[in-house]
Amino acid sequence: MNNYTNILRTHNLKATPQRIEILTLIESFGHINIDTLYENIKHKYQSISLATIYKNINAMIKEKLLLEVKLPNQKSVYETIKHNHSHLLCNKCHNIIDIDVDINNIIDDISNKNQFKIDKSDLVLSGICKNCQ
Amino acid sequence: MNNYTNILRTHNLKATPQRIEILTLIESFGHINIDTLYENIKHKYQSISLATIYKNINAMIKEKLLLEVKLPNQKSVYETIKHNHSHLLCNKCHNIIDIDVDINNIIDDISNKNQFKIDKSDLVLSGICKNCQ
DNA sequence: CTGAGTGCAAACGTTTTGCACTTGC
DNA sequence: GCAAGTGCAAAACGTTTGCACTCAG
Repeated sequence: MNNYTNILRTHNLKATPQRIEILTLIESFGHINIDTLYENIKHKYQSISLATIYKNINAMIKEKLLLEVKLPNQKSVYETIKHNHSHLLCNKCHNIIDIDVDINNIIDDISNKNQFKIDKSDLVLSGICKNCQ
Repeated sequence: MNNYTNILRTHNLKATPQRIEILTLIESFGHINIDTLYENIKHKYQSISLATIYKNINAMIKEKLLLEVKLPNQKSVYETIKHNHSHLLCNKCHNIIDIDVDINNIIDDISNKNQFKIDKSDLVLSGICKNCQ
C-alpha cells in the first residue's frame, strides 16, 4: 500500500491515483505552483483536469495536509505541512529554500508589547541565491 | 496645493482628484484592499471605475509610491511606502498593525549560511488581537 | 494644446461550479 | 452499492485592455 494512501485516508480523503501523484510531485519539487503541477501531472494522467487539481489542492488544504505559501511578485506555491519554517526566495531563478529561523524571541516580544496572541508567522526573505549571483 | 499633489508629481504621475482620494484613503485606513478602497472612494466619486483604481494602484506601485502586502487567508492590502516594517494581523477583526521588528541579525545569519544576497523581508505575524481575545 | 488619465465595455486568465460518469472502499 | 472523486463545459471572479472622451499641466 502506497505511502500516501494512509496519509490521505487519515485525513478523510480517498486515496485516488490523482491525489497520490499530486502529493508525490509536491514532495519531489518541495514547492510547486498550480501550473507546474498541472504540466507535470499530465505526464502520468494526460486527461486530468485543472478542476480536479484545484479541488484536490483545496481539499488537502482544508484537511491540513497542504499549505499555501504566498510570495512577493509571483504565484503562490504549495507545500506539504512540516514543522514551522520560513522561506528564502531567489528573485532570479525563483527557487525556494526552506529555512529554520528562530523568531520565538521576537514573537514573545511582539506578543507582549501588543497584547497579541500570535499563533503563526509567515516570513519570506528574498534576494539572489548563491548560483545566480 | 494639496499635500499629495507634489508626491504624485515627483513620481511622474499627474495629480488627478481620483489619485489624491486614493492616497488619502490609503493613509487614513493605513492598509486597504481593493474592494474597500472602491466602496469608499465612491462616496466622493460615484462614477469612478474599478479599472481606474486598478490602473492607479499599479501605476503607483510601479513608481514606488505604494506597496502590496500579501496576507495569509485574505486579499492583499496596499499601503504607502514607509520605512521597512512587518505586520501583525488579527484573524478575527482582520485589523493590521505595523510593527518594527529587528531581524537584521537573522538576515545576516541566513545570508551567510546560505550565501544568499537578501534584499527584502516580508514578515506577517498572525493571531488574535487584544480587543478580540 | 497635448499627452496622460478616466470610465465604460469587452476581453482575459484564474478559479469554482454543476453535472453525468467513474471509482474507492 | 454508495458516497466521494473525476473530467468536461460553463459560470463566476478578479484584473487588464482598448477606445473615445476629458482634463492636468
